[in-house]
Amino acid sequence: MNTTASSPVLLTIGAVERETGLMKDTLRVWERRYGFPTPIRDDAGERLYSREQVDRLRLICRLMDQGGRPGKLLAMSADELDALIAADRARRVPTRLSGDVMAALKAHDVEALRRHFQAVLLEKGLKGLITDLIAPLNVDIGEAWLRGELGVPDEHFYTEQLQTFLRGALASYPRPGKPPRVLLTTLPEEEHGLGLLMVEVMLSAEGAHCCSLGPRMPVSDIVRAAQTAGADVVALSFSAAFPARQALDGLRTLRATLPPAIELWVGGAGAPTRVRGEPGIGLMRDIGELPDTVSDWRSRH
Amino acid sequence: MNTTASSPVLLTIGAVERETGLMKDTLRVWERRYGFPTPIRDDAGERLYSREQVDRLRLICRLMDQGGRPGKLLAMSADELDALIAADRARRVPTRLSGDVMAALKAHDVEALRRHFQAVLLEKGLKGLITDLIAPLNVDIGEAWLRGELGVPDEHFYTEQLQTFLRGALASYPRPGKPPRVLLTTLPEEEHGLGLLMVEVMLSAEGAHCCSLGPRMPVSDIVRAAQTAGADVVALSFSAAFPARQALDGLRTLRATLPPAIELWVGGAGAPTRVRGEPGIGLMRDIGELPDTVSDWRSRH
DNA sequence: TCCCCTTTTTTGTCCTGGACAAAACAGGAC
DNA sequence: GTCCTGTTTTGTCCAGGACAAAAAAGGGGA
Repeated sequence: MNTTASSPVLLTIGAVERETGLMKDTLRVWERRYGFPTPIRDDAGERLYSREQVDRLRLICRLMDQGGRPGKLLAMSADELDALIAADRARRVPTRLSGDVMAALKAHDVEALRRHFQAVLLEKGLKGLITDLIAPLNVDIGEAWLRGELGVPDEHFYTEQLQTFLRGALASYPRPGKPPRVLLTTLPEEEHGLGLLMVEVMLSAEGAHCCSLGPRMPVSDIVRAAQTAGADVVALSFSAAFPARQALDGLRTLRATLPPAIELWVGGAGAPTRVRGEPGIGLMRDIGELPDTVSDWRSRH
Repeated sequence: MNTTASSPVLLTIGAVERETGLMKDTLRVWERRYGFPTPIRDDAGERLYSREQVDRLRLICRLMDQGGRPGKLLAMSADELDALIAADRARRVPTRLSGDVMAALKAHDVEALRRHFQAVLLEKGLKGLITDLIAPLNVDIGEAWLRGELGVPDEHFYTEQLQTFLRGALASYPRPGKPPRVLLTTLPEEEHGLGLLMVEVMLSAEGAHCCSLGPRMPVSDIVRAAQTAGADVVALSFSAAFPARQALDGLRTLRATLPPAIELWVGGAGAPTRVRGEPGIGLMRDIGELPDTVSDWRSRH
């Protein structure tokens, strides 16, 4: 189960904001409009939310991520919500995660996971490891998480181990690489750095010169860093949760500010598909397209 | 300069919250009480903050981190603030950062930084690298950042490169290690993962079995993960910015929930010194104490 | 049928000004 | 020095109204 048990049984509105990611104003306006959640009050009249309600809020957030609308979801009874979650679970394809990986994740078995990566690495090489194992695995893990089969710690554990493995590979690469020089980062709203790391590994495997700034970089800083580092390309990664509108705005601002000679490459599940037409922005739907994009760049220069 | 230029010139209160970390309520109450900041309003009466004011807010936050109080700082003129910052800059020891490292950071020179790490690694070994170079370097970089000598991209770049180097070392370590089995993580409010990584490297160098969950882990999940992973020790890291009160509360809750047989080790600049007396919590003031702590544990088991 | 544009509905964020809890400070007693 | 206690400062919460932005629904064309 996923419920965050124990700890203080009653949470203040600030604590709920931190736990669920819903802003305080939103929680209050939901209570006013839809009659849920209905926290009790302490002596001073301040809201105190019960575990059950917070858990239910979490369910609602999960369903909203998949397109559900607050107006409907908040009017539902707990039973109806459970039914929806169950239906959603059934609708999804059963996990493709091999039993091995799943077991290793749940048991937090460092060694087993590492052996698995290593085996695939030896068989398919670094690029094959990423395109054939890691990328689909990430999708599977995301779905298993939505189904509630994996918990917070399992997912964090996976992220850590994968990061160590990929950075280990990166550290053993000969540097400096050949052109193009690529600057990697994400916009400030995007804190997921794993996609970026995968891109860095792919590019390094292509022999490109990579300079990663990690996630969460303001647009103006990206521009300055690209200039001081003498980058040929700026590569941005967007995870699925990224709001499309902000992505588009951020990209246009960046494109307008960045010297035209520097290319802008964009990828990830949350990359806005509309940029396809925009001049000077290259969109990658799949991380497997990276090698072609690099050789294309090289043939042009 | 450190100012985040370009981008929209006027920011909404939400944007300022994201940029400065000050809550919306706080910004409004400061305006009411101290008369600063004084945003202009748009047609709808919503606050719009200018770049200058946001920059000044950032200065104020910086001085508050060092013990300044809002009541004084917000009453000051821009000139007085600048004078304070300048005085503070002068009071600090001039940077001990060797010119090499500083130049490599500013130029985003991947190769130079890596060579530097590698040289120290060969000379002093992994543990020496961390205690003699990385730990003091982190302090220096933090101070250079406060003085405004390093920008956001420089610091991110350093973090990325260091992470790749350390994880590279980690990946090449023989596993599984010997006892104790250590579970590493941070509390949910702490998002800095670098200290944790340094600890993981030190422990691995001692031959211990490490299982890192990365940063931001809820207390209840820590407890469950420690049990399923069969951990002997849970190690937590706190960066300097961590609010002491929350740290103490979180630690006590965790200690109360965790089985008594599992030890709790705590370290980092933000680790609350008061836990010294608490039973079942081990405090490390310096990362160099780790090897001794491990051999102490081993002699007891 | 698909795509693009406009209108309506829904939903999230912002506003004011008052209140009060928690943290920081200051002053004393041991 | 360390502990306690009262005072000031400071951050967070409240209510209920307002409105901007996003999403859905409706309405032509191609």
